This record gives sequence, C-alpha cells and structure tokens, in this order.
Amino acid sequence: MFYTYQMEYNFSAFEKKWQHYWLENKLFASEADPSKPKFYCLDMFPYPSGSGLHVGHPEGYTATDIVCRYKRAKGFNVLHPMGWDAFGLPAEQYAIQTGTHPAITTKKNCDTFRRQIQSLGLSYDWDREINTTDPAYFKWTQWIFIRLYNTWFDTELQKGRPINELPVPEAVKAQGGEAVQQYIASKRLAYYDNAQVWWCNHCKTVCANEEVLNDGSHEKCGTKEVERRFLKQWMLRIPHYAERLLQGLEGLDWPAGVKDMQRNWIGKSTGAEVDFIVEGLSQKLKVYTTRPDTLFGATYMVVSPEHNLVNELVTPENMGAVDEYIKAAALKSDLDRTELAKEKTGVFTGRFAINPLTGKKIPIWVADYVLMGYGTGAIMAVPAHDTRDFEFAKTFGLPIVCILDPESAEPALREKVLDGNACWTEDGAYINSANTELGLDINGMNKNDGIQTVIDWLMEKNLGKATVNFKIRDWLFSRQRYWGEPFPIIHWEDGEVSVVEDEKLPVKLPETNKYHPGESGESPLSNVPEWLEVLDENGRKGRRETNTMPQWAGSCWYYLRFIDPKNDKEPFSKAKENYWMPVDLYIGGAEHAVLHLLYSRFWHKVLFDLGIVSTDEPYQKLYNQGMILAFAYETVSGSKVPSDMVEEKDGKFFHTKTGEELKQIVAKMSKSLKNVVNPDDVVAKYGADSLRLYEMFMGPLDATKPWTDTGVKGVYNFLKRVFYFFAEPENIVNGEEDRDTLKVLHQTIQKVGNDLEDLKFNTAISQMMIFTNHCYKKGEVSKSTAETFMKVLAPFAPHIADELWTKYGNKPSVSQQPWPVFNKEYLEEDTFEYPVSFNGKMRYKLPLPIAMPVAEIEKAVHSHEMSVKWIEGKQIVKTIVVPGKIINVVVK
RNA sequence: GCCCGGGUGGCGGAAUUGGUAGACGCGCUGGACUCAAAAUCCAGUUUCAGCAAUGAAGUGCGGGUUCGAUUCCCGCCCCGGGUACCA
Repeated sequence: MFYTYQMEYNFSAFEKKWQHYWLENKLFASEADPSKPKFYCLDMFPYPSGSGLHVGHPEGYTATDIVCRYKRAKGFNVLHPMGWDAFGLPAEQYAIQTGTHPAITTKKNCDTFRRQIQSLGLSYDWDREINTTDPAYFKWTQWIFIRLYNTWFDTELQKGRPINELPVPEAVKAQGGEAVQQYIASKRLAYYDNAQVWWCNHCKTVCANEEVLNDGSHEKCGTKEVERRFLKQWMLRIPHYAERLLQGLEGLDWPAGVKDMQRNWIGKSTGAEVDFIVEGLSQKLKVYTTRPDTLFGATYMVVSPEHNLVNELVTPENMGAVDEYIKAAALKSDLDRTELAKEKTGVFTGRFAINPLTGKKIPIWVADYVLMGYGTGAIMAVPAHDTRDFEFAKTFGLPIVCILDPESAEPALREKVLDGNACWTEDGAYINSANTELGLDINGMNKNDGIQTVIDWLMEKNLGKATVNFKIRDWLFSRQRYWGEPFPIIHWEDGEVSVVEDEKLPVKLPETNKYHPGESGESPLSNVPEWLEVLDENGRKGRRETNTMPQWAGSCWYYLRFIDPKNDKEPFSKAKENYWMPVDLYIGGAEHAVLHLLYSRFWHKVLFDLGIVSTDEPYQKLYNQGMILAFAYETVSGSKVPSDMVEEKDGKFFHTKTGEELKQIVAKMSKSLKNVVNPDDVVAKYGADSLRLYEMFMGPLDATKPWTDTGVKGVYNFLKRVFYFFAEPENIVNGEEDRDTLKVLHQTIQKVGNDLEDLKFNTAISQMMIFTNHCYKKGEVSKSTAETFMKVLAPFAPHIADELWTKYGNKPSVSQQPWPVFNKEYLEEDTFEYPVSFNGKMRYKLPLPIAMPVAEIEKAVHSHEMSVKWIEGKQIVKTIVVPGKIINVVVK
C-alpha cells in the first residue's frame, strides 16, 4: 500500500514495531551450519554501570551491527552476541553503602542496558545473552582456572601441558613427597604465594601491576592510595607464554599501535648474562646486559637493594650506610623511585669485583635504579655508553672509560664522548677493546659484530651466555572482594591445597550482609563461616579460598561461551567452537589494548595447548573505535565552565553570569561539565536510525571526535529526505530506469559495499546522500531502484528501510534480502572530462572520447582555444597524457 | 626521553598505486512557498582581487624528488595516546 499523501517522517511510529518484529521472529538467531561460511563479529561486552549507556557505547555496537547486517546479506552465517561483564567494584561499593545485594543492582543495570541497546535496533542474537556473574557462567570460569592450575609450560616444546605429564627430577623425588609437591607447584601456571603486591587503601584490595598507572594512581578508583604490601596471593605465570604471545601478534589483523603496545608490554630483550668474580667472596655476581660488547668499559657494578647477595657483599665498615640505604629504599614505592629518577642515589658496599676483560678492580654499589624484578637484579655499569650509568657515575665521581668511538657524531660531541664527558649509546667503532692474552679483540668493529663476538667469547670461556629477558611479570590474579568469582580452591588444615572437583562446580558466592573488606587484606568471604569451613570425607578440616578473581577473569573467555551459551555439560561444544572460531571482527575501545587483550590471548593459548580450543589466537581482526568527546568551555585562565552557563553570540561564547568570553574546547563528556549526551534522549528526539547514522557519519570509526547536536540533525534531515521521497507514490514509477539514475545507483552499491569491507562508514553514508540528492533532482525513480536502495540503506538505518520496503508491497524483512549486485556496465562512460593542466596547474576541462589515442588527445589539447593563452610565447616541452586521468602540458 | 597516531575551509570531515584539493554534512547567505513563522524545496559558500569572465595564493613550517606532491624523502613545530631507571 502506498501513502496517498505526504507523511511526516514519524520514526517513533515504526521503530518499535520493527524492533519487536525482528526480536519475535528471531531474525538474527544463528546456529552453527558447516554448509555456510561463518562470520563471528564481537563487541567488547560492557560493564553494566548504574548510569546506563552513554553515546560511546553505541558507536562500536552500531559499527559491528552494520557489518553484521551487510555480511548476512552477503550470505554469511553471522554470530553476533551481547552480554554483560557484570562483576566489579561499583555494585559492591553500592552494597556496602546501602546493603543492597550486588546481584540485585547488577540485574537492574543489565535490564537498563538491555532495554537501551534494544532501542537502537541492533541485530544481536539475544538467545545467546550471557552474564559473567551467573553461576552457570562462572562455573566454567572456575573450570578454566582449574585447567590453568593443572598446567605447566614445557619451554622446550613452547607449549602448555597437563601437570601429570610434568617430569620430576630424580633429585627432587629423593627429597620426598613434600618436595615433589613443591616442585610441581613451582611449575603450575596458577600458583599461590607470598608476593609483594600493590594494595589500594581506597578499594581495600590488591590490584594488578597493570592497574597502577604511572602517576601512581589506581586505574579503577582514581585515588593515589596505592602502596606495596606482602600478601599471599594467587598469581598466573603469563611470562611463560611471553614468546608465544609475542610471535602470535604477527599473523593478526590488528591496529599496529595495539600490537606495538603489547610488544612493549611483553618487553623482549636479548643480551647476555655475565658472571663477575667478587674479591674475597666465593659467590660470583651474575649480571644481565644487552650490551656485552661494552664489557671493556664496565667501570663499576650495581646491585639492587633487594639483591640476595647484598649482605655478603657489604663490608663491615660500610654496613651502617648500606643498611640505612636499603631501609630507605624499601619505604619508597616504585613511584618514588621513578619520580626521583633525575637524582640518582646509591651507596658503596666496600667490595670490588674484577672486570674479566680488563682485569681491573671495579667497585660494587647498591642503588635503587637497579630493579630486583628484572634480569638478575645486578648490572655491570658502562657509564660511557649508558645514560643511567653515566648519570650515576657523574654523581659519585666514578671512572668513565669510552670504548666506542662515535664516528658519526658531530666533532665537538665526539670529542666529549672520547674524553668521558658525554654518553654515547649509538653505533660506532670500538677502541680500547682488546685483550690479546685472553684472545678477544673487537677494536674497529661495529656494534652488531661486537655484541656477537663478545657473546661467543663469553660462552667459550664459560663466563656467560646469551640470554633473553622479558619485562612482563606474573599476573596477580586475586582480589579481596565479595563480588567476583570464588576460587575453586580449598586450603586444608594439614597445609594441602586442593581444587574443587569439576562435578562440584560452581563454587557459588555465599549470602551475606557484610560486604566490607578487612583492613589488612581479608576478603568479605572470610566473614561467612558456614561457607568458609569445609570437611572432607575423612573429617579433615579445610577453609575455602576467600579471595575472588579479578574482573578480567570473566572477559578472558566470554567469546567462547557465546558460541554455546546454554551448554551445562561443558564450557562449549567442541564442534561449534571449531565452526565459529576465531572471532572474525572484534571492535572495542583502545583502553583494552594491553590488559584484556593480553590476558585473554594468554588463556586462549593455554586452552589451545590443552586441545580445548582449535585456534592459537582468539581474535583475528581487531579494530578500536575512537572516543566520543563533547564541546566544553573554559575561561582565559583555563578553568572549566559548565555548558549550561554558556551562551553563544555570533560564533563566540560567553559566560551567562560574568559575560566573560570563553574558549570552546573539546573534552571528555562529564557530569560536572554538563555536556553528557544520553542515547535515550537522542532516540526520543531523532530516532534510533538517526543515532546510528550520526555515530557512523561523525568521522572515521577510529577517530576521536566531538559530538554535536547539529550533526545529529544533519543525518536526521537526510533520513527525512529519504522518507519524503521514497514514501511518496508519485515518485516511485513503473518501467525502465533512467540511465543516469542506474549509474548513481550502481556507484552507490559498489561504494557502500567496498567501504563496509574497510569499515569506512562515514564515506558510505555520504554516497547514499549523493544518491538521494540525485533522486530529488530526477524527481522519480523506478520501484526496482527504490527497492534496491532500501537494501543498501538497511544495514545503516534498518527501521526506515523495512518500513519503506514493506510499503512497496514486499514481505518483511529487507534485512533478509541478498545484497544487490552492482553492474559494471552502468558505470562505463564513453567520454571523459579531462582536466587540462599547464605545468601542473589545472586550467580548464576538456571532454574527449575515452578511446581517443594519446597522439590525438595531444593534438586536441594543443589546438584548443583555451590553450592559446598558456602556450603563447612559450615552448611546449612535453605533454603528459594519462588516459582517463589527466593531461599535463609542460611549457617553458 | 622513547614508541605510535594526527595537523586540510567558520566547523565535522573527503581525496585508488603521486594525477581536477575541499566529496558529504553542519553552519552561514540569498531565493521560493507562507499573512507570518516553523518545516520543506532551490541556489551559493577555501581565501584574496574583480560586477563578471578570470587571476593569484592555498592541505602545520622549511627544504628536496617529480611533468605533477595532502600523498614520497630530509629537517623542524604543534596536538592526542601509550610508556618510562627494564640494564
């Protein structure tokens, strides 16, 4: 049925209708079907906060939704799920304040999020919705933890293996059962140990290294109340997978920046370990260096204050000073150490080591610029060629010996370096680097050859060996909180630690009304004796682990559960996993570039090694959506002014109270600036299609961009124009389509399709606007053209597309129609309007047959009346003709 | 400091492998419709000069390669993100 009069674009009259239709008819439900190509498209599932959706969420969700709708039209079997990463602190803090159980808050927040997401017309398969706080879900999180606990990493095979395959050395076996257990524990990927950890006094919990920002604040709460504590904690040996995690990046279609960040975080470095003889001590001092080639220039050594040889190294007369220094260093946090990086501190131990190459005595110092957690916690210092050592040597007047001539440096700098008055870390030619007695001479060599030669020599003389080091540390995996997955672990009174059997999972959270964590790191779970205390069949007493898992746990494997979310026999069916994995497109914020994505890759690789999943990597293509910002206002002095205190006059901004002129800036949306945009309001005012379209039209998906209400109005106008034109029966005619219209239509089919493959939504929308503008100029199009356009528009604005599609007498839904095939014939032209340039400047345009030979084109250009004034009095040097592109005449 | 991005009209942003700079949208200006307004439609809109035709300049700055550079190379400046004594 056609409209018989021009109707308003009354989106609210049909958006809800179509959303219900899609949902009720399960249009977007998908089942594994090996006969069809699959496409697994995933959003980073949200933490359902109490404040609801903000406009940043729909950005990524709309992008994936458009891709999914497009891929379905292209014949793919699409998996597109949504769920909730619902463990976390806010619900628990709320519980502490109000006594409301976090499960209640969480459910309410999830309901809000679901309602908001559904109001955007996103094509999720809601039958697959999951929630990390659901025992039916975290049963399997616990199950995976047990797998981690029961896995060791075989360095030789570079592969995780079941713990029962771990070869135990005879020497350990000889020491008895306890030693064997300890040995096994030392190899498990999950282990329980005393660790120096970050403790947040505000959150009353420990946090991962990764969660402490470099300004010393806690990522989760923003306070700077973090400090070091020693606590018994669960740790995961992610460094065992460092090399695999690094190598795995190679084949992934990820933003280069994210790969770089992961590489930096893993922090692989190659170098050598070198043993130094210490005067008057039987133990040798082992250092790690990436520059073994500079051994000739090592003039002193430094051990970190926590080094286990410090007490042996320090001589009686230096004991007092060293003790004092170590105590002071222990009180400093890593942050303090870093902040004071400008001024190096340290103290002499009184002991000397021998430089194996020069034979000279070199002093051993203790200094906190050497960290215990990296390498061996001791270094050889080469002040001439390491900036940190140089600063230290300058501060304490230690000798600086240049052993690498900076040939490429400017003469003045080179002079200073040679004299030991400047530091040089680049390449050059070695000097003072030979010891003929020991058979080593690298003088004249460059850095690369020098490093290799010295390493070979060290190996040969048994003084050291080539070594690889990683920055990445063990992952602190427990939190002293209530609202998290309980560990499936029991500590028995006899000291044994055991995991809960698979059949007894999940270990659920107990009911309690005391959510307060203890002052000294006991979890709220330790206040629930009936849950805490257990007995085994022999009457042995045990206590459950009271820590809970960090929020990262649930998100480490959720993409796998989406594949088979209702399975209560196993985490997911092997066959389905085999069909759907890997995730083909994963879109989310760049803030997860390291933590979530690295943790998740780690778990996945373990599961892969154990044969539980079929791919080595979980996410094939990753894309980060940019942040959506808002305009904000500040005074000349830089203080921010809330948006409701600002008025605009002639493009300038003024304070409503003081009249002061204000500067418009771009900032994050915040309650205090009163510039937060709520998607619900946008949907109410302009409709879901407008919100979707605007989010995509703002700019490239990965760009950071400011929200403007006039921008929303822009795409809303576009949709109105679409509606007015395509809902008007007089505009839609029967019969053959006009050639011009076919051309623009097929350009649009092609451009939109290509842009979607590249995630270039903004230019795709622009092309649809061009098509619509063309239709207005023409005044009418054929029914077939209108229907084709609806198929192209449908992924972006599915409600209006289905509304118009059915008005043409078609059965719903247009989203089940195949993507239109573009026909190249319509795009071909027999003439091309050449831009004619003289010396590279475009001067006029000349339409010529596309098939015209180059020689004739030249003739036509040279003889053209417009060319006269550019050629007159000059000589034509040459004429460049690129057929179908440009003509450039070079004159002199 | 180091590693990634990015600087294009009044604004958001377009420009295959180097080939018409400013698509599309916002805003603005003018016109149509209207008693009027809103809505809608049509036209114009990089800057400067000119009534116009047209000309000159122009993609952060300075050089270079090229018939031709937003695109490639060298040296800077600014903005955003990450990271930071990792030997």
